[in-house]
Amino acid sequence: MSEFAPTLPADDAGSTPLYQQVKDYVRRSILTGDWPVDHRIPSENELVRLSGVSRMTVHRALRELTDDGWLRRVQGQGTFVADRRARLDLLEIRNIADIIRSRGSYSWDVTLHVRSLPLPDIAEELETEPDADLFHSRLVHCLDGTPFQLEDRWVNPAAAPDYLGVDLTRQTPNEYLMRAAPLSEVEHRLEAVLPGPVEQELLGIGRHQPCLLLHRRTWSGGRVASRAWLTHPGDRFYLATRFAHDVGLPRSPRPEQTP
Amino acid sequence: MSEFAPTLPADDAGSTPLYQQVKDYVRRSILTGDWPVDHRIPSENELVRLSGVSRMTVHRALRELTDDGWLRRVQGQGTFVADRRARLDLLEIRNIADIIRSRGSYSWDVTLHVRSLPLPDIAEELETEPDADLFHSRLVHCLDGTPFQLEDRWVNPAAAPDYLGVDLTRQTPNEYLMRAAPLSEVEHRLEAVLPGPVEQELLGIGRHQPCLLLHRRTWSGGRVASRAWLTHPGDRFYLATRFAHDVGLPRSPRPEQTP
DNA sequence: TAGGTCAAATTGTACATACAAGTCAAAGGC
DNA sequence: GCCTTTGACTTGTATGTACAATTTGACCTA
Repeated sequence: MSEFAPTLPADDAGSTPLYQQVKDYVRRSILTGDWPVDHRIPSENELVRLSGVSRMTVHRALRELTDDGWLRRVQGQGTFVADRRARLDLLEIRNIADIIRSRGSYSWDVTLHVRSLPLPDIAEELETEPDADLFHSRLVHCLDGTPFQLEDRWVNPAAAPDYLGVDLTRQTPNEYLMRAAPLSEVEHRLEAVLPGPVEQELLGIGRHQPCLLLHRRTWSGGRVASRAWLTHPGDRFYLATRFAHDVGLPRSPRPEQTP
Repeated sequence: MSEFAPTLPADDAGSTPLYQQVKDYVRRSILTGDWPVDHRIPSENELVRLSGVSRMTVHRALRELTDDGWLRRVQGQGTFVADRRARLDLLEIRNIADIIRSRGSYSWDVTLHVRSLPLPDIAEELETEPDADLFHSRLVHCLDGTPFQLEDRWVNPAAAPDYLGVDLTRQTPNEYLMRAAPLSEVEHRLEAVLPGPVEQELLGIGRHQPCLLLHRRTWSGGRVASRAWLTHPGDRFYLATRFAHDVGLPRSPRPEQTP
C-alpha cells in the first residue's frame, strides 16, 4: 500500500479493510487540497497499480465515496472530485459559514472574549469535571457587513489545549477545531427563540425578531470537543435541503459533465 | 428472478440492475409488513437460491440496505430488519408526527377546511397550470391535548386525484400521500417566524412566541405532489440529531444483538 | 453436571475474470 | 473539408472462488 496509509497506526493497519484504506487515501487527498474540486483523480486501473489491490476493491471504495458525495463519476470519462457545496443535507449545517463565505463578502469579529473559566453547567454538557477550567469564545459572523450568526462556544481543553492561543482573527473556531480535533460525531438541536437584549444588540435586530438557535455538540476521539450555540436571525437565515430518496426508485443520475 | 420484480414494468426489467431488484424485493417485503422489525430475513445463500443471482450480488444489495438503515447484520447470526425509528437524521423530520405519536397521546383535527380552488402563487410552487384547481387542507396536530404543529397543505390533483374524498379523521394527509404518491424527492426550507393572529389562536400561543416554520415540497413520479407549511411553536418543538460522520473513521459498530 | 471442543452456518473481505456501456480521439474514406 | 469508423480507455455490473471472523449449537469429556 506504500503511500496509501501513512497516518494509520501500525498495529491498526493490519485490521483496516483495504477498501477503507483506499477511501481514506482519496479523502485525505481531497481534504489536503491536493485534489481540488472538479479535479480528475486517477482511474481505477491507475489506483490498482498505485495501491496493489484489485480493481473490484478500488471500485467499491470509489462507489461508496460517490454515494457519500465525495466524488462524481462519468462512465467513459473518469472520476472527479465533487463539489460538496452542491450537496444539500444536514451535513451542510456545520459548513454554513463556508457556504455563505463563498457567496459574499464574509467577515467575523471576536466581539466579546476568549477566556478560560470553570462553569458546572457547561462542564456537564462537555462531560468533564465540574470544577475544570473551560475555554469560552464568543463572536459574530457577518455577511456584507450585517451579522447573520452569533456564535457562543465552549471548548473542552482536553480536546484542544491550545485553543486560547489561536489567532481567531485569521481562522474561525470551527476551522481550527476541524484540524485540531477532527470530529467523529455531531449532535444537533434546533429551537426557535427570542434572544436576550445583549444578543439583540450584537446581532442588530429588533425586540421581537425570532431567531433560529442551533445547539451543536461535536465529539472527537470519544470526548466532547466543543459545544456551540449558533443564533441566526430569522430573516437572515435559511436552510434549504433537497435530496432524492432511495425508496424503490433508482438514484437520480447526474447528467452534467465536465469538459 | 420470478417473485423478485413483480411490480416492475416489463420493458424496464431488462435494464434494472440485478442488485437493485434484490434491494427492491427486500424493501417491498419490509414495507408490506411481511418482514416486521427484528425479523430475521433469509440468509445470503437462501436469497441466492431464491433469486438465482450470485452471492456477491446479493451481498452488495444487503450491504447497501444496511448502510441505508433498512437492515442490521450480525456476523455469524444473520440479517434482521432494522428499527428505522432508531435512525436519527434529517429523514426523520418528515416522520416527526410518527415519532411523537409513539411517545404520547397523539391526535389531530381538521380545523378549517378541505377544499379545492385555484391560486396562481401556489400553482407556481406546485409547478402546475396557473388556473388549475388545487386541493387545500389545514389541520392542527396535538400531543396530549396541546397543539404542537399547524399543517397548511396544498396538493397537486394530478398526483392524488381523490385527496378530497379521503377521511382525514382516520389518517393524516402525510400517511395518505405516502401511500397514494410514494415520494421520490423532498425539499426542505426552514425559517424562524412570528405567526399571524389566526395561527396564534389555532396554536394557542402568545403574540411574541417565535415558531419554526418548515416548508416542505415532495415529488412523486417527476411531479410536485404536495407543498406543506408546518409551523411549530418554539417552546413545543425540538429536533435532535446525532450521527457518526464517515471522515476517515470506521463506521461505529452496533454491538447490540437480537436473541 | 459442568466445561471444553468441534462443526456448521453466517456475514465480511479480497481477488480474477468477463462483458456491457459510455466517451473520446485518431485514423480513414468520401 | 467533413463524416464515419475504429479502437483505446473508462466506469458499471455480474459471477465464481477463496479465506477470514463470528456465532450457535451439538457433542464429547472429565
